[in-house]
Amino acid sequence: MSRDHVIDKFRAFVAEEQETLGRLLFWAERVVVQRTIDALERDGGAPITFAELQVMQQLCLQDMRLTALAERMRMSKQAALQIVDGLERKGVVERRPDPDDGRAKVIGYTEAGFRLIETVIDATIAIEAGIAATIGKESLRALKRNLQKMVESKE
Amino acid sequence: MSRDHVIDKFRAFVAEEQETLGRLLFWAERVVVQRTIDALERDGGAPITFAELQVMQQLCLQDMRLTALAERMRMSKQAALQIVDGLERKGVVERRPDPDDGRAKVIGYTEAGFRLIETVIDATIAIEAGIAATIGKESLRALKRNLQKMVESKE
DNA sequence: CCAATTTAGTCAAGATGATTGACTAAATAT
DNA sequence: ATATTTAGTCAATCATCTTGACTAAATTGG
Repeated sequence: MSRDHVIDKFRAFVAEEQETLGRLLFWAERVVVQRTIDALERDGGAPITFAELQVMQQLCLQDMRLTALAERMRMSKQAALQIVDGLERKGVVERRPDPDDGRAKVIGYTEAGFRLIETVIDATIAIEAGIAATIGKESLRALKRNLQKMVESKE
Repeated sequence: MSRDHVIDKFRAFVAEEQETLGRLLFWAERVVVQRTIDALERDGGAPITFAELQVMQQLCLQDMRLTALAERMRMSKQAALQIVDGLERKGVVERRPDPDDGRAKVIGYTEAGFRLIETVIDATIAIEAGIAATIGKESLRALKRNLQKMVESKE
């Protein structure tokens, strides 16, 4: 196939959005996460990074062992360790010995961290409400449902 | 508000998906981009990274100056430079002097790079077709449209 | 019960992707 | 003609994640 032909095919493909799906997903994520980080900064305190925020949101649901956290985040234990170390240095989380297993520790919020996570939760809810206002409540629900399907599909 | 109350609020919020929107967007992007990378690896040749793939897709549309590329990618010139350097080392792109401006160079595909981008384009089209088959053609169109709106909205 | 294996957490080194700051040379503006 | 802006680059650094190696506790199988 000729060079111009292939390019034309791609041009026609991205004509509507001028962006590939991958790039759109990347930027949409940045928008959502950055707004949450901004909310935390308005609140003052040590700056929280992208990765730390994701971990904080997972820990919202319950205190967790490092291994469980890594699994939920779909990353290596070592990666999760580094993020938890950072959050501990900032006084957001602490490790407590696990009464059921001498090797294990449970990661949970400090009091200061809990005040922070309240902000995160409120911001997360407000941001999704803002998006719902822009694209429609039902559209957001469909968006999340379809993203979930994309993530789960093997091929 | 009590600790349990805040957590309950968040639990109710993420009840449907068990994932925040940010996390869903992150994983959906990984799925889409990884599939494209896989297609390139099946084709053989030097491994292409995530960032390099994104740049290649931008360059699909036309040869470009570094500054224009960085703008389109919404990253610093320096970041774009490093990616282009990598692609040049792999023989995918080359810099040609810009006839209109002695300072500038135009970044474009080599012949080998052009063969690679054909694979990328075909894979990109096939992957989105696969997603359309999973969630529905109209749903995918709506998804992209809504992501675009999210990215463009200031608040 | 004890040796072998698995598991939880950790340390170290390195790849990747992005940033900011400083600089050169060419183009543009006053 | 000089001053400023712009295109590209180099260097240093930060953030995130990976793999490999290791320790100590728990579990398993003879």
